[in-house]
Amino acid sequence: MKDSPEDLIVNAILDAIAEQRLPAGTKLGEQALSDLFSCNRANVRRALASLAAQQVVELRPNRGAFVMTPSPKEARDIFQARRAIERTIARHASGQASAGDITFLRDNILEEAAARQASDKPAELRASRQFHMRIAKIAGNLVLERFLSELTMRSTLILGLYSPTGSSSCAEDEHDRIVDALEAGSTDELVRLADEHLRHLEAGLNFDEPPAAPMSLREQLMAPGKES
Amino acid sequence: MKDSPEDLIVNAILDAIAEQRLPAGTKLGEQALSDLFSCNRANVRRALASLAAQQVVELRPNRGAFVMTPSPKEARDIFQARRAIERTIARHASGQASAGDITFLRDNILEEAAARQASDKPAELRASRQFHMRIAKIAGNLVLERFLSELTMRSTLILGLYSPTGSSSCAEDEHDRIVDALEAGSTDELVRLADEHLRHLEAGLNFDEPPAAPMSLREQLMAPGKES
DNA sequence: TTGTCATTTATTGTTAACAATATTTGATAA
DNA sequence: TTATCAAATATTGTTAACAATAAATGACAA
Repeated sequence: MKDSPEDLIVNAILDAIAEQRLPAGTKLGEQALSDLFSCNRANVRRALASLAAQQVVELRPNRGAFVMTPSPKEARDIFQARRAIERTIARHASGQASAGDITFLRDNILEEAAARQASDKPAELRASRQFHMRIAKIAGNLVLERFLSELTMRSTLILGLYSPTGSSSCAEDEHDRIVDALEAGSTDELVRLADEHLRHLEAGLNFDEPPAAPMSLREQLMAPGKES
Repeated sequence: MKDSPEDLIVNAILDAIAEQRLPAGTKLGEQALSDLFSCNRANVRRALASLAAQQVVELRPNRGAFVMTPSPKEARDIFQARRAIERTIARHASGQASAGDITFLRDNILEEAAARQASDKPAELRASRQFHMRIAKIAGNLVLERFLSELTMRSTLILGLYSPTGSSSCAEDEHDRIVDALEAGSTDELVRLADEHLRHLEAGLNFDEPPAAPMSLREQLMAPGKES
């Protein structure tokens, strides 16, 4: 049941992106990764190819792999697609939630609120993502679940780039009302809430500012505006 | 502007699957591919990793890569997801088609009919796929376009497995009416037609028969029930 | 024949070395 | 300083050899 080194790398990078520890544009050097996971470069290469196929990593020939930097146009497409998919998921999840699902979701809301109080952004993002993914699981369609997984990942990158305030995460009372509708089995209401929720998230974006500076390990470590 | 060997391999395999020249379960040996494309195995490996990330190829550790064989449950999920996405695409494409788009689609319908007359299954499948993908392009969302591309690919595999008659492809008059609605800009009608169209396709599947025998080059070449 | 097992063969997985290409560094000149 | 360019360094891309694993073959016994 143990994972291949390739899966290990893929999941580690996906997790890091989902929690905004890896910002858009970060270079993913092959040596660095093979050192970190103590495996050979061939495995790293395959992992990066997988991530590139999921549009989470950009592969520039002879330059290396970088965490994808979504353009404003891509951001629009991603949120549009996400609304379509989460609406469908909502429709299929409605009335299908078990008691365990509901308690999980309610606990998750508390967990996210606590993380926000503690200013623990990674934990907050992780909780928020889990919320959406759990509902996808309730809907019971593995294809939609995988699509949503990719889209939430890329949404996180977008929020990191274009969300000026820390307004990145979801409004909690919206999550609350979604669970209410889910539990009550009021399908139309649930779909409406899901759509609205994502529109609010998208409305918080600001594409006027430049897409923020690119990233490299060096730049992150050096104090801004100072040379050695 | 030339493609890397990896992209070449990926596209060749995707095309072959889309035209049902590569049936589900076919083994994709590394040596065979590296010989065919005259490149080293490392490139083949990366290509297969990409295809696996797109769920078009199954990677069995120490056994090799095989064209994915969708289960009945996966088939249901795929068509459900496809309906959700094509409905969304229809809604966004409605009224957005240029004159060139319309002529392309009408020509495409003729092309598909001609291929069907000539019993040229690959050409028929290619045309049918182009039809759906062109409408996706009109909708203008690259994410939805990519999702649909993956789903049409997997749909073709499903049709190859579970479509008893040659009823695999789409009814042509349905395509006709879709173009009419698209041109007229009658959004609700278009969405309804798209949904119906996919339901008809799915209704033609038969999951009672066994998923058909697996495949290997040997079995394909030997006459059934004969040994050397 | 038919089934089982050891041997052989083929295929996948891993590693290291080398080549090709960017990037950085430092020197030189304006 | 600032710009330009060449050398040095680091990184990606490619290849081949080897190890580990699975599949195929064939011998042997029932």
